[in-house]
Amino acid sequence: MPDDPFLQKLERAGKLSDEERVELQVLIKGRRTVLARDDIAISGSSDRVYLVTGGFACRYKTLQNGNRRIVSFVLPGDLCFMHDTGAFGRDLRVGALTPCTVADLARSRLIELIARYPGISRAIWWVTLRELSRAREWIVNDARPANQRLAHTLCELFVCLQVIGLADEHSFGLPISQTDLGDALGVSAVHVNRVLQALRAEGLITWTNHRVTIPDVESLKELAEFEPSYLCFDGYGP
Amino acid sequence: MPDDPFLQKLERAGKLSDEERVELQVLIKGRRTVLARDDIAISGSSDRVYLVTGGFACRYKTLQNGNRRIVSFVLPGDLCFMHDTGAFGRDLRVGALTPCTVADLARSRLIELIARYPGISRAIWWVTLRELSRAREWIVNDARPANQRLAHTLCELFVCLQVIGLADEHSFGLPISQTDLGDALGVSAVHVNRVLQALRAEGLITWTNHRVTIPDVESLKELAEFEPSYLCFDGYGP
DNA sequence: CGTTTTATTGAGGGGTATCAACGATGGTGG
DNA sequence: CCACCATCGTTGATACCCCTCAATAAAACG
Repeated sequence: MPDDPFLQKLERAGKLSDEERVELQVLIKGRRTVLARDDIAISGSSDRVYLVTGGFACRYKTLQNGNRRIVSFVLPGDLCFMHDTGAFGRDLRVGALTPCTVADLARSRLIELIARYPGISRAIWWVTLRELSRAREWIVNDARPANQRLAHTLCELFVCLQVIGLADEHSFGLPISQTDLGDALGVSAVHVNRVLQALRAEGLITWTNHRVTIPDVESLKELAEFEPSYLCFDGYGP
Repeated sequence: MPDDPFLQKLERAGKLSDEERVELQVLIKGRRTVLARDDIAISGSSDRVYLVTGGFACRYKTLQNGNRRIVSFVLPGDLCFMHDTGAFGRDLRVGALTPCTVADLARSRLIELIARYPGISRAIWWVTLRELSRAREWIVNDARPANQRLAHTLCELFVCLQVIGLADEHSFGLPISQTDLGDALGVSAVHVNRVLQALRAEGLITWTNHRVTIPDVESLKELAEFEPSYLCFDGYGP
């Protein structure tokens, strides 16, 4: 069964042929482990692409004052450093928020596959455009007050985890700290804590044992102005 | 002379063949005018891609409380709605901040060109990845206080305009309002005004007649923590 | 069981928002 | 050419959101 979250996610862009699926499966054979707080990239090797197969990671940048800003989460099935040849994103790093399992791919091989297989090409385009769409939505989200912002981020995580089978109808595991959440929201950890309590007090969420429960998803979406179309789960045209 | 800002910009990704250049030039023949404050997209037509050839525009989203958040500027030579087939970015719009001239392309034709010409394919990839890199940098920027944020945005505009010949050694025309700037920074117009005055008081910038002058570019970059590598002007690998 | 990380709470301050008003500017039409 | 009107820039006062610092409790970890 090709229930790998990676292939599962890629096929949202459109069906892959059996041949394409096999090529990709061969590509992502090896696995290694990354400790929480460590960076996923092997320093100095720019010819590698990383596929996170388990755990939570993030793309982030550290500012001069020491603050860290997370610009996106990296969930199982997500690729990292896919495009970072040469000049791109030199100072944007990818770090593990929890222990992660990672498969390292040779970028050159992936590029070959993209050139040869239209299905893979389309899938990689789709992944990239989704990242772009998500990044822009995060910019929009930064214009909202912290409670909406937090609600929005939880909605996004919920939907994205559901798609790869890591969330059930009303809850999902979220094994990251409030500090991490704060860095993703652009809000201090203390304030995350307070906003979180407010959401709990209103009965919108529960947060225990690293598990978030959303009793009424619609209510939370409404508070967050959450419109999932930007996540492009409906597939990708020509 | 191929001094068109569009081709000029695309060739940052790598040389285009004469044939590719001609194909693109044919594609962007027609021009129309868009008034300031109007949207650039022709409503209802999702099969069009828009090339801004003159003026300042922006991608933006309007929140439920009426606030507008600008997620990126669109400068001469930039493409819009390149990828918005179907599900993508349904509620992200592109509006003219100043009167703009626009060329409308058929998306299907552009896709053909991408499939046929490797140079064009590489160029479009480069444009897309640059957008992604910029979007993420904007997220990072949102974590900075307003004065740094403003300085950073001015630095970005300065560099981007210089590349297309719309800025000289120390200044550039910026024909947008402080309200627009505020929506791009995620800051109120009043605060933009105050921060602007602070930057002027420190001698870091001048702002008169819709022209921004930066006496000492290095100082402003330093304040902003501006690292232009994310703009990917060094080209794009394989 | 000690040690580190994380969650929580309080107090105080700073950065920005909001509201309101006024002046400056520029385009438009009589 | 001037009067008008809309937009934009500027300023002040007030309030609120959120940050920082600090301390304690709770939990995770080896």
